[in-house]
Amino acid sequence: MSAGTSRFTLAPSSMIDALYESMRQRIINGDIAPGEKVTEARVVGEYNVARPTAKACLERLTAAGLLHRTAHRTAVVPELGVDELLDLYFARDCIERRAVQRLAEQRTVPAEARRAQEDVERAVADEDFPHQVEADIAFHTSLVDAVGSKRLSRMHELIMGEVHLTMGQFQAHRTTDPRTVAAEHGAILAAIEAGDPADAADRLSAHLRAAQDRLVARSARGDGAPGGPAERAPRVDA
Amino acid sequence: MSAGTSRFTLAPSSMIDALYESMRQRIINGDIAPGEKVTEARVVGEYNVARPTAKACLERLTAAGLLHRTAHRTAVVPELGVDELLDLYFARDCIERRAVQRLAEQRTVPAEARRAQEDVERAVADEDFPHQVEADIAFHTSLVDAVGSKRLSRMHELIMGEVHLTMGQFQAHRTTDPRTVAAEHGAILAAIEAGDPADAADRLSAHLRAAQDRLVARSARGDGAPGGPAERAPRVDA
DNA sequence: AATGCATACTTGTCTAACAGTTTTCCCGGG
DNA sequence: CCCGGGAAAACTGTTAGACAAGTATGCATT
Repeated sequence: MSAGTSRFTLAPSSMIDALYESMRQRIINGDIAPGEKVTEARVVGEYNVARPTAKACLERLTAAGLLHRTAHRTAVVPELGVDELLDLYFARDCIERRAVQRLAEQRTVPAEARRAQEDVERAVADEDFPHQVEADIAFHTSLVDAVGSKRLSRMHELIMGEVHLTMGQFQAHRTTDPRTVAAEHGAILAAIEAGDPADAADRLSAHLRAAQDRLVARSARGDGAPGGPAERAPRVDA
Repeated sequence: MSAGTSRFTLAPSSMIDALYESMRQRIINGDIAPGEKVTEARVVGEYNVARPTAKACLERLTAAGLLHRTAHRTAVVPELGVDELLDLYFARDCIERRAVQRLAEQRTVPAEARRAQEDVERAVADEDFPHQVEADIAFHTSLVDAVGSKRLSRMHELIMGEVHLTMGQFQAHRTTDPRTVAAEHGAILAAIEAGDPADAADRLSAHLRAAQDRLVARSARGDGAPGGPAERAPRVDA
């Protein structure tokens, strides 16, 4: 949410917030698989909340891109195809590229990003994959937030839900060399510190491009989400 | 089966959609003034709907930036200060600049933009200011939509509500020379058609910059939002 | 004058219910 | 055997009323 000015994060105060957070975790962790249907009644049954509450929760998840839903139809966890993935990373690059550019102009390296990068390296050393994903997201988010633009952060947040989703799906298949990621992060921070906007932007784009290519390759291998439009997965939800 | 993008827009099907649209119009037209409180009970009374419906409507308006709200407090129409305005246009430039850049790379001039520009010119000739604002928004939106990126369009939509708000507030004070706007639009389209991404991007940025400066100047004149806690001088940043 | 308390207003959530739409599935016909 | 029609089930959209909890405001007190 709006991490605005307060330095401390506390537990969600609202019931809907709590619901949203819990459901969000379950979706991005793959606990609720892509293609699986999520009815309002199901949420009501699982959490002992009223239907309007569940409805509001699903609406938020839909707004965050973590669920797809059309009128009168059941919400489903999206399976992102290759084209969707390219679109997602195009939008992501648009925001983050501008962010690091601006940071390099001001030569401000956010302390939060430094911390997040250390977290990434620690997670890599521990081979703690969930934590690594979490720290990676935190790194990129901190870069955008450091710009200080509420709107830029909001737009970024709008997208990172889906990014997290793809990485969560990716998490099970740890085919990446994590040290590469950490090194690229370091290079981006160095370029910002050097005050070279163009270099920082290009390094960030390259970093995102690499991540995108990994995801596309995995998808093309027929591993995760089906790319074809008319491909109906024989998925039976339990 | 071809559930692609429908070519025709029809009236909102859902009650909440209708409510949202109506309230949206009233806010951006200044019918509901900045700083004015909008309680759920008020919406219930004005439209004869149930409170949850009104609540959902206010939540959507809040998500679109057309209302500000914190927990347990009444929603209010935001009065955008100078710093908010700069932030808004920074984010807007980020999106639209990338959009026209991409369009120029592909040398695709969207027919919708052409139509919108003609609409602008017609509105200018008729001195129909509401229509002019509407057409201007449509022009910029069509540029972004023409890229074909769902996420880029969504991010843009997230911001244009507030942009519309500022223009709506601006609408009453018609101090702009509208022909300039139309000319700048034409130049952008020409650059796209010429296939010059850098030129198109720069022309768009200049166009937005001009609009931003007009709004800042008006706000500095003490015309617009006076409620700002720290009245700051129009700080120009590239 | 500043502080603390009580009241009114507003929001957050719940229960129950009905209407409309989509999906499912069974059944009859080709 | 496969296909189309139609009834039933499931799900969502919306409403009504109610209670609890939080915030803001005004009054009384120190």
